[in-house]
Amino acid sequence: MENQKVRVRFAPSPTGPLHIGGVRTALYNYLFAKKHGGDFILRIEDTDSQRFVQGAEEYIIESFNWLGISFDEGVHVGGKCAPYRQSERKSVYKKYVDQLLDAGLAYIAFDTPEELDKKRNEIANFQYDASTRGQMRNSLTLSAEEVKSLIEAGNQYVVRIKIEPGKDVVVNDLIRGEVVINSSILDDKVLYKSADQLPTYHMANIVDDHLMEISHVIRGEEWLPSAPLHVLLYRYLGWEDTMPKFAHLPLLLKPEGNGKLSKRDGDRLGFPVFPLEWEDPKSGDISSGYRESGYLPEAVVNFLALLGWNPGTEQELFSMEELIASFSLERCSKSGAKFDFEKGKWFNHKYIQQKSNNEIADLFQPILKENGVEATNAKVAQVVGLVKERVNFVKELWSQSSFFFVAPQSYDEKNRKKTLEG
RNA sequence: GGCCCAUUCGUCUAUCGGUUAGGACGUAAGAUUUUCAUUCUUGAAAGAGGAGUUCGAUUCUCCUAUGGGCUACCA
Repeated sequence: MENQKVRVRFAPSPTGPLHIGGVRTALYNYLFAKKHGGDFILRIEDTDSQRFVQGAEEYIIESFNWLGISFDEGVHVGGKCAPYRQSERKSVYKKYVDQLLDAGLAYIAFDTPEELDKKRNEIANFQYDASTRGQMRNSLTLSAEEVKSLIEAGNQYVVRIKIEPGKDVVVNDLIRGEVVINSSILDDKVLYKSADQLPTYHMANIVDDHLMEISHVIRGEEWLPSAPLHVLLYRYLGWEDTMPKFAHLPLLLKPEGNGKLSKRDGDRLGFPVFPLEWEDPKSGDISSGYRESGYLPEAVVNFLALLGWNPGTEQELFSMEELIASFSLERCSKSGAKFDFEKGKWFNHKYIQQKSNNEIADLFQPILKENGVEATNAKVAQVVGLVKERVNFVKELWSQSSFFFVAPQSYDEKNRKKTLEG
């Protein structure tokens, strides 16, 4: 285990544009993998057919291309563990679900969503677990014949994990240390749904991480509560000796007020929460992206890297190579970071100064065209060199330099006088 | 409600029992600049509260408070 090759994955769900918090999680995974000469894998977790959004997967791939984060294996590049889309791996999960069923570590439940809702209304804090499963319609309370006939009659069912109560489950987290949870507070989570013949997140995640030989699971803190369930699944499946190490990253919080940064915050507060602009295929709503807002990918990466991690030195400007060299999980912080985009602007300003005039000129050309200006790159680069230190964003170059390209329509009388006298 | 995680300037953070608690963003003042911006200098700005442990706690333990997360046939 200690000498095992580092293999990490980013496993988004294609339910919409990639959230900036997800970008940071992916970045940390990437940095960790490259630091240790390991592999970085892109796996698409599309086990919820209800929430699937067209175009989301392409968006995710394009986002990482723009950011300069590359994958060694994944849906778009293939690899030895293909396929990397969970919906295409249906057949592999069923086998392990059956294994748990056969071992008596999971059971079949027929309770409909309506029946469960009713229970939840009747009983405060209802939880499907050791204390309640005896009152439900499942393979533990029904006879084998009844179960068989219910299935043959076409009744939909789910497979639930059978949690043994009263046991302490230990999760060793690389960032938080040892987290102990008593199994009595865990519920018998659904692992598999007969309706779409797909596992739920928990099952698919554990099976794939095992099959793809993932060595470290680096993910957001929102997964910490389900980590004990995951440890139990590795144990039930007999894979505990090769279980990946866990690291739960602190969350990105709203810059003001309460709560974690959400998709809605961006446009409300005037900064993007997505790497690229996104048009919702259903509503047609457009959410702004960092790329379209004029951020340089290097600035976004640098800014994000420092939100939850620090090098322990006073260096703040990092190239991707420098980040890879300095990154470590030990220096990740434990508490959530408010997303302060003011600092993001500063990073962007720094990177604009750092880039050559020619590079900035390339980015400026489309804006010039929008304003009806045709100019050679050499001339644009010359102008950029004159005014770039004044701007935070490439688009601001226009207001700073338009007079180089278009004669002013008006002028300030006072300034004219001053100039003539001076 | 239950469970889990966290808590240093407004924000991101450094500090691995003994420091004038450091840096950066933002902010204030000044210098430079015809103006603005840049740049430079300087300043203001923090250990949630309470008990312990210790010669000594920001640092270790506990309690409280606050913030966050989870609590779905979503991930």
